[in-house]
Amino acid sequence: MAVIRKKSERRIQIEKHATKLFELRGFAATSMRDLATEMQIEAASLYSHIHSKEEILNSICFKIADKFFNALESTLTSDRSATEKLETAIIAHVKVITDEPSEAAVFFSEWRHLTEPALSDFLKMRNTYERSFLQLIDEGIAKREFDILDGRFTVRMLLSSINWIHAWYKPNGGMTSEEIGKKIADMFINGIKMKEYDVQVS
Amino acid sequence: MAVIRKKSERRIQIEKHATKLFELRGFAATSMRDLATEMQIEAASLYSHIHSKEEILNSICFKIADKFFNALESTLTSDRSATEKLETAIIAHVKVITDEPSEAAVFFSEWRHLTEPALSDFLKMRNTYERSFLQLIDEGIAKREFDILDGRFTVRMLLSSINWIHAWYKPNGGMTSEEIGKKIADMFINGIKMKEYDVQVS
DNA sequence: CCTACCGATCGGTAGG
DNA sequence: CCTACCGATCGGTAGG
Repeated sequence: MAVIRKKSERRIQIEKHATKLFELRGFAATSMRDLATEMQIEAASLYSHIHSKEEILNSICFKIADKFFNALESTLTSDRSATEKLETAIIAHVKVITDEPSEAAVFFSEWRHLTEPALSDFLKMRNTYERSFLQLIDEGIAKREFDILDGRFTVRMLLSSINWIHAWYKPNGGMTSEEIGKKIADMFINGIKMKEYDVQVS
Repeated sequence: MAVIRKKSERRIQIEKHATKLFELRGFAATSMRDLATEMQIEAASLYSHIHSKEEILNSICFKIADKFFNALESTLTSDRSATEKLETAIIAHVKVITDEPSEAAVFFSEWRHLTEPALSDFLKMRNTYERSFLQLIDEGIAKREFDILDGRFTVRMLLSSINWIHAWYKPNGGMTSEEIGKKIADMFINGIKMKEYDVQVS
């Protein structure tokens, strides 16, 4: 699915500037001339490094999708409790967003401008990813760590609250990525965990 | 701020179709010809009823902003506990979204295509609205109903998780608006409320 | 990486 | 509400 291809330095710069513009104005409202101006070259010159405007969006979206998968993978295989695994997964997910908030903004808001077959690939990946979180939560329900009935609903709430971080997160804003992840995980897990468990522990 | 002007039947239809297209493709990627085709008239004919493409976006965004304010207003003035007020406010907020998920989608995703002075007005309103929620949460902290330190962080998590409902909510999907609102409020308030309080009640 | 340029499409207007 | 049309801008190509 992911084509391995060495990216030139210039290509990386194009994606970096495009990420900022797509975040600011959106993919459709950003023209190749806007991007070229930002890079201080002519619009036609961009096409020495890329094939189309959409190819840039493609690269950005799948690059960050890979990051999410890599972040999640290491947390799923451990043999700790569902509560601990979920906490680790949340922290890892948050870190991907706070490390690159602009990329994350494009990923979450502009993916719908992908065209086939990239669009279907993207949706398939997103689905797989969300299902991993769902399995983590269902595991917690089965082990009686979490006191909830509807795992699907819960995972939607969780991911929604996390995935909007890019909109307000400011690096050097007083909270580290780790702190934000810990805080979200605490609040969220507190909201779903068994009360008897709660009382036993405290 | 809100100009009162009686809208013609045709104007209302234009906004309805525009809402659907803006939700589906985004404001920038929707052309007036797309909209005209959808309405089975010529693009030029639209301009008998509207002045510009952006005016449509304006109407949609401020119409739903009014709905949010009206929904919140009635809950703030009561003399119940902060917990109860917050629950009522969450349910009312969710209802605005589930009543018109397409409008909500445009409101949350396309507002950035507003231009001045509408953009500043919009951001001011959104800020005021979020501050009302913050005050509700701060009140709960002051009354020792909620066990959290950072109200600003908490309100962001709350609104993020709610405001993405439009992306997955299906009318006739098994859950009523009231049930969704109750569920979110439960999970969320459970996650922030005082533990001693929790134990006392149960 | 540039100059020069393409056909298509954009939001919008004139005039009926 | 339509026909006819505007200048501007779009993504992208040819050729160097």
